[in-house]
Amino acid sequence: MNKIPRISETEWEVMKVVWAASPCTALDVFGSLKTMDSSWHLKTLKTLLARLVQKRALTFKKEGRAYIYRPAVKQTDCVTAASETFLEKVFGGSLRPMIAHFVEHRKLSGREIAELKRVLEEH
Amino acid sequence: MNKIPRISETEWEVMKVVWAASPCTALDVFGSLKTMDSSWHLKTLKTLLARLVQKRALTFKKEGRAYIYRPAVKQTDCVTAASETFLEKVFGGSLRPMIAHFVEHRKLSGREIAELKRVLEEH
DNA sequence: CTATTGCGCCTACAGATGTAGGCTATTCCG
DNA sequence: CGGAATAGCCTACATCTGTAGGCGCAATAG
Repeated sequence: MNKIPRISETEWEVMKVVWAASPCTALDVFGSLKTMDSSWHLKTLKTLLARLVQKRALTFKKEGRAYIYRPAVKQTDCVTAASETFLEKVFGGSLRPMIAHFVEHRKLSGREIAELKRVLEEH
Repeated sequence: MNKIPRISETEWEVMKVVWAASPCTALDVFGSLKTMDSSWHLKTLKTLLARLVQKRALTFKKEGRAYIYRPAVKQTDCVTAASETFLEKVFGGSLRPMIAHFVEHRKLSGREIAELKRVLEEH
């Protein structure tokens, strides 16, 4: 039914903004992106928006001259899809090795460890 | 110094086999891949091996007619690189939301939860 | 009403990726 | 020794990605 399209690296940047600010125009998105990374070029963003509409990750509504964009897929679903893909690719699909890796390679403070344990507990 | 090349989805499959079975020939790798997924075509694998050599993820030594391949980059380093990229792309670089997501979306058994907590403790 | 500005649409183009086929040299079977 | 099998090398080609430029229409400024 609700197939999640493949969203590329750069497209994720765009999607994150739209998820956070929807409904929004190309210019709105551009503003957000630009403040995070001034090297963004409006033309590039327009292309990405168009591609995201094509792959049905976004919808739009013509509002006078401009388009108002909205996500067509939920962020949670995309996060889940991307996570599964990553987990499968790098860790053969097993969660434990992944957690172990992150814990080991990102020298966490005791504070963070505690916080993560709390997350586990809360589940 | 030790720059990690960008390894694609399919290339990861190949690298995992080489990491596990190195040193090995194209046919060795092919055997492993084929048992996991019979749709692999030898020609495709050869292309991927060549590309991995080109991007300096693998090295080889001519042994008579065939090549003996070995990893040129450590699996740990590639895992770390891929993980950072993923974490940055999907979770804005923060570990906690990621763990939270995985815990929430992969209905873990109490057993697994306990195991993960142990991983955290062991750190 | 006319000229400018801005919008989305279409086009471009190089590099990465997935998936292979063809070619030439070398090796092994008989 | 001669032909078949095999190895890697080069080529192919459709997509996807990243990064834009140009065009024509529409809205807005004067």
